[in-house]
Amino acid sequence: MLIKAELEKLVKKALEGAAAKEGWSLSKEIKVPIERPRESRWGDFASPLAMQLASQLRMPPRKIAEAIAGQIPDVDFLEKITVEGPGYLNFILAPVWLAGQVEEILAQGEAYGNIDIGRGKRVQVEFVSANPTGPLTVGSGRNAVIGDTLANALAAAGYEVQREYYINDAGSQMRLFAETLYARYAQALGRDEPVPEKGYRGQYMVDLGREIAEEEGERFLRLPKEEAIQAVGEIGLRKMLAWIKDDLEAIGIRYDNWFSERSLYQDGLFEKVLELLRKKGFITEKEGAVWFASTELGESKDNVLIRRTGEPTYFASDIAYHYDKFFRRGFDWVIDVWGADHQGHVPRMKAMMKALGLDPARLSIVIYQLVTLKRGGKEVRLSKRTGEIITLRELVDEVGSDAVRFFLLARSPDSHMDFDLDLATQRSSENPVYYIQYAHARICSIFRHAGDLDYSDGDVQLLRHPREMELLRQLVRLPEVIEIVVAQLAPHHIAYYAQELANAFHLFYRDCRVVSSYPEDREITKARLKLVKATQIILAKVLGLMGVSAPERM
RNA sequence: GCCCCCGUAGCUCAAUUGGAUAGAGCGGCGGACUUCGGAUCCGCUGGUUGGGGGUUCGAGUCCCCCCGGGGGUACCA
Repeated sequence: MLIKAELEKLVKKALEGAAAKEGWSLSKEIKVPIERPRESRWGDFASPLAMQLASQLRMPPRKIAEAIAGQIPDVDFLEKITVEGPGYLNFILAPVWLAGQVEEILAQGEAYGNIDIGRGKRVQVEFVSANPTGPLTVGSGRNAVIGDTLANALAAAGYEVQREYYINDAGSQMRLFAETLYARYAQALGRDEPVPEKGYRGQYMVDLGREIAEEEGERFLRLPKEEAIQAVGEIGLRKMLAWIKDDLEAIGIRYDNWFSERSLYQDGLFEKVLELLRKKGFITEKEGAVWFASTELGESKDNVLIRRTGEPTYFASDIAYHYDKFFRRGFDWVIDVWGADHQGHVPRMKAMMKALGLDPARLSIVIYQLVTLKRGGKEVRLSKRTGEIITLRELVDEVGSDAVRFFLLARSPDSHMDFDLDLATQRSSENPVYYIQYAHARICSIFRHAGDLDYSDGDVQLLRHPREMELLRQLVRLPEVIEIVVAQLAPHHIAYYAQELANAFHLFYRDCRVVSSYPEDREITKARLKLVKATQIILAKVLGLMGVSAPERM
């Protein structure tokens, strides 16, 4: 249950009641703000509504707050409502209700915390979609973790989610990749074949060329060069995709669909969408190229769709691709996760939505800032083409999937991220992820210690210790956390919540003996075992949302 | 030049999108429990939120100017 939403409804009704009673004339549609106060002495929830209304009603905010508070009916989850400070309404959760949530969690299991703001709407999260021309970088890893965690949160919020990887298997970068690879293949067979001017310089291309030479022999050298480049490129593409897939699986990411850019051309969709735009009058031709007339939609400039050479731009592919997402596959909402180096592409995409007659709000683009790698206190520059790469795989091999996922997740997408390789690889035990996992392992240990003690008839209403209450307050926050992650498309909130939950548990553990051997403690032992079980369920769920394992032992 | 993101404790970052006395982790210093895991816990240390104006009951958050970092500004992706 989303208490916040319940409170919003309650306060709104109370406001209407107070307005009727006091004769206030309110402007229509007042949004009732409900927030989490900074300090616990201000209760569990608060609303600054009265302060917002003060000037409009020309009344002291405290008076308004009191009038509203007087109209709020008794509900099971609230202990009391107070008016504090300049005119805040403060809400305090009822201990009976909080303790009762333990039974709720035990009954619902890992479904606890799920909400239904999605109402089964179909949403697609497209993420990573790195060019299959090289291994995934740490930056791709950030993309992967943001996308996958968002997808998990959306599913928990009641959306039907599809994860998709868009394969850029057409276009100029692919061409360059094939040419480079052909050169490396030929070189591996002793030919003097130069790598293209702007080709991919990494060692991995040398290795890949040699691998193909070993597997395929000299047969491609006997083909006309153009055909050979095609053929070697195809093999390379397959190998590269397998490699990418493998690297993503190493951090627990699997896709529902891999979508080929090339398929947009093969089945004629590209032509069809271009024709559609032409009919709608969004196509102009000038300087030998075909343009998308985005200036007509408020854009600062037009964008090329088909170059003078006849080759489509990737923007053109993207239009057809998104047409496919919305019209052919019928997604209600599409979320694309892109690095900051693609931010300039966003306004074009929004213009495209309008041109296709779609509400731009149905396309969300999450832009995350780039990752700066540091080693020995100085920056490591990355480039696939020049070849100096710190791959995602190298990092995962050194520090493990759990730590990598948590570290890449625990920052707002808007935040530039410094990744200190020395810190990550040498001092990984300082990573807060272990703190969270430790809480889970510790719980498992408690149950091992409790053995087969039957606590099923434990009375959760015995739970009233301050540490127990604090833990309960954290447990019931989960639905709100899921909501905010989806509302803001900001999955880092899960990481913070996980730490706070683990902290509440560790404090409880220190101050409250769970399994006691004294006979007089029998009932509280059973009640606490229920609380601990509930905590285990929520911890495991939250770790699962982050794609981090929940170990029984560490 | 123009557009986007950022600037918060020694370091890495939060701050419920305008709310109450700006919080965590790490580092540093000092402590804790003779039964459930010390990868834990507690305390201390630490701030003119880059600077300056403004908007209002109220600003880290919004507006303007300046400083600094990153990204974009291609018939690359």
